Amino acid sequence: MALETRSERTLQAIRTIPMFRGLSVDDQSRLAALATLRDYARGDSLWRAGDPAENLTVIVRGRVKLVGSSGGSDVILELFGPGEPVGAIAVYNYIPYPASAVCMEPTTLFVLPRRDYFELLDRYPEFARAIIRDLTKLFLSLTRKVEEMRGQRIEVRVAQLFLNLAERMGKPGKNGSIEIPIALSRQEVADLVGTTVETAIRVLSRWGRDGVLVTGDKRFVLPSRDRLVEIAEGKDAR
Amino acid sequence: MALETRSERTLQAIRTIPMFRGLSVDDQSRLAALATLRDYARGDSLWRAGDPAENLTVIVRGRVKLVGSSGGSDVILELFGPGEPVGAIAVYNYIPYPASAVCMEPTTLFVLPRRDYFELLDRYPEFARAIIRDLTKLFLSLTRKVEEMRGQRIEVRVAQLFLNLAERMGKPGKNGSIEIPIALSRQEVADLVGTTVETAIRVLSRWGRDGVLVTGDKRFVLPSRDRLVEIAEGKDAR
DNA sequence: TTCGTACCATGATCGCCGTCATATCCCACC
DNA sequence: GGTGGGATATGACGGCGATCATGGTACGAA
Repeated sequence: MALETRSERTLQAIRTIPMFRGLSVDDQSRLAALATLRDYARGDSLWRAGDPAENLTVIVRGRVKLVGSSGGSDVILELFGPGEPVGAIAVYNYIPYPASAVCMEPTTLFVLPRRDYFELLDRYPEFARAIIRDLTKLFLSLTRKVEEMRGQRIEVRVAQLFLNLAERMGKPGKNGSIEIPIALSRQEVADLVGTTVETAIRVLSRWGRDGVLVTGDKRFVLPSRDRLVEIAEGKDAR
Repeated sequence: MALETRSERTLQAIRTIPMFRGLSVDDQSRLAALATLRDYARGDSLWRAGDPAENLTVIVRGRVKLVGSSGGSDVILELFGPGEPVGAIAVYNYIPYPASAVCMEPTTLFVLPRRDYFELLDRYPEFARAIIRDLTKLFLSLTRKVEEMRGQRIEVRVAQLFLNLAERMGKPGKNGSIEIPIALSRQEVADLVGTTVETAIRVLSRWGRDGVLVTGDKRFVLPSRDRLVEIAEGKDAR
């Protein structure tokens, strides 16, 4: 494991990415020769809104947030994890990135130049399908986000956020609890639901005291999913 | 509620739709034989959230709103006009419609069964490109909507809404004013920015008195775009 | 150690806007 | 003419959450 040439490591990364599963072994090798891996640290910017989209980027390791900005303050549009393409729409249409992308953890990216990406699309129609499916998921999640943003007390929105996270990356913990292994600062929670740090802190502090959602080390623990569901549905008989 | 007509009228409709421009005359005729036109009245539902997506639908005449619902109240996700496909993502992936679609005016739709749609996609790669481009536009507008929803005083959001509308469908009026020829009730304005009727009414009433934005018969008149821009940027030194 | 910085926490204040109530206008319909 | 429903308009009231301020904790750098 210690000594690897660059493209061998790339090849291994390719095998871990679902959207490349359908490729022949030959094509996987060829792809490895064309693409590169890049490592980023927490807080690094992959790109900023307005930059030209010259590469297809897929996450091999780590997490990336897509950040839009509206007059000074930020909104997190979506979170991406390993195996997911980031900013594929912009590359596909060769338009400037509509939002910035920032690493939330040490991250490794698979990077493929635009022209090679299109060649791949031509050779593998099902590959194109996989891309479209990812875009669809993204689109649906944005749709839901708009619906949730609507009015709703912000405590409800935070509850929806964590239910969503629990579903996407939750693992069973002790005594029937759910572990959400992701490092999210209060600020990031605020940006995800569209509120301020202070308000996010107030909600999470109270939940911590009440045992609804406990903040751990680089993770959250959800003792009872049902309590959150109640809050999310507004049946909060305060 | 839906009247179907025969293929001559259909053929004429096809010629008016930009995404079919690239088709050969032959294929246009064949398409006309496969598709149908349907007429709807104001308030008719094209489909409801959860319905299966069995047809590609493109607007020939009229306007359609895409409505998501979050716990009782509605949010308008997007407005569509002539030449634009509605719900294309759902058809493409054959997933249930994520939101309802409702006519805002008397509307004529071009309707093509799913299987014929895919056949078309296979024959015309550039046609697929056109579809993707439309989806991208939609995606970008949703992105912006999420950013706008963020906090922002609602007067600012209404201003952004009408600037957006002015850009998309504004026509020059008298004395350098801009006309926005669309019939939007106060309720619909409220659903578009995510607020209540009363608040929307208060904003529009005040703007009417101040001459910022005047409500006319089935249209809005914007005497000075700059005044709106000032409000939208929060530089409202009231 | 002492800074500096980032993050978390909590209180006080205030204004926007959601909610409820009422009134007017207009148009369809009987 | 009367009636009823929908859209528009306006006022009163109260709460949620933004804003400002202050302080505590952890951690790395000088």
